[in-house]
Amino acid sequence: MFGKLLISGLFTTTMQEKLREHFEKIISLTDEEFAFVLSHFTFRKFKKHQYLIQQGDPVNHTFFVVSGLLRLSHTDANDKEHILLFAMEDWWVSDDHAFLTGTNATMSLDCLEDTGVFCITREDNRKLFAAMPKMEHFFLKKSHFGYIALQRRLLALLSSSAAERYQQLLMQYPSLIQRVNKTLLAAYLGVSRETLSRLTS
Amino acid sequence: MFGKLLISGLFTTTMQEKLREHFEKIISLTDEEFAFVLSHFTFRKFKKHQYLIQQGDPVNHTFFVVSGLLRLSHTDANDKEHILLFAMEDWWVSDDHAFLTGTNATMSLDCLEDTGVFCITREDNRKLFAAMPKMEHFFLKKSHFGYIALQRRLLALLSSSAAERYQQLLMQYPSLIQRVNKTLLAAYLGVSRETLSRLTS
DNA sequence: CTCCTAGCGTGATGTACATCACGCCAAACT
DNA sequence: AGTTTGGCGTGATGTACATCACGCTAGGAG
Repeated sequence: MFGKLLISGLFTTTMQEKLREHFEKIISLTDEEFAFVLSHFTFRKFKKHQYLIQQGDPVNHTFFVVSGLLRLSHTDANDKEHILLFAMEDWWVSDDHAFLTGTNATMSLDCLEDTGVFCITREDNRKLFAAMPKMEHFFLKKSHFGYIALQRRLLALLSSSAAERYQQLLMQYPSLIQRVNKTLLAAYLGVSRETLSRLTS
Repeated sequence: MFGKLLISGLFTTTMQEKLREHFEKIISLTDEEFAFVLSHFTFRKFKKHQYLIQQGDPVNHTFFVVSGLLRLSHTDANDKEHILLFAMEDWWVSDDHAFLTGTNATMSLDCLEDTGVFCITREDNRKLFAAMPKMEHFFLKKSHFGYIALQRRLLALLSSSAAERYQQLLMQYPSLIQRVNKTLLAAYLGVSRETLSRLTS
């Protein structure tokens, strides 16, 4: 009993503080407001290899990553997997299109490491945004940054060779190279594993 | 004198109504609010081939397209041009990264047709958003849609052949094919003009 | 200890593109 | 009318990649 209290108490406190810090980078919240926000979320832990979203299924949640590493990917008709993004701490992620429109997922979201996320349902999300516009502001701001980052990536894909894109990735996310294997990096860069291997050796 | 009054009167009224309609698809505005919003913008007309943003220059405005067609593009180190997007009526466009951070443009924005835009400076934009959060909401919402669209394009670039991407483009923006020549379409699709020509013939 | 699998490198071959070069045509310019 | 220019198609050739096939190594599971 004591152990349970201690551990879960410590744990949620840390998680909550992290979440709040992330929010407060963009908006400010009173204690009451933060408690209200929190009441819309559930915290969940997922193990490496677990799926948060499966391609083809309905998408009822969007996720805020507290720790760990997720992969948002699409498997095409030829069974080739393409990685849209790696979602790390402080990322807000889902299959946005499916979540927004209520259609089925065209992407999968799964764990490359054990991962902790705050989850919110479409309905709670709607309620939260209606009650607290600044939370929607926070969310949209994040998405705006994502848009800018995505433009850069698109440009890289259009104008750079595989070797150049790899170099750019090294610069921008040096930590990624430690955390994910080269097969995944290749799927992100849009080249085959073999080609990436030849580039690096 | 009569002619001037008539023409310019008609013109701005039409433009303004268009602008307001676009806003009201996402937010609602009173007449007073709309007038206040308008006071932050200037309306400008540009001729085909004119530049609104030149790669390398500071970016002090963001633009709302009322009519016409713009191209947002990047010219790489090998003098090859890549098109990030064609901005049509109802699009909000700029070099977002440069506009947001105050750095110089890494992209150019120019007219493929005679074009009418509402312009807003960084400073007026800041003031407007501060005074009317729902305008920021409108803007960020637009950007969120843009983000979703961009994800789809990234996926197409990663997983589809040039021929497939051309077909998808035909589906999604049939009107574009009438309005822009094949050299530009090729630059958008990320293939050479010759390859695109072979695909279509 | 042995087997099995995941991760990685590497050779041989195939292919979807880019590049270069050219010619045709229609519209615009003088 | 003659010349120029922009848009487009097309052949020949080059190349950056994908694909297939294989072998090596290290860590985990029986």
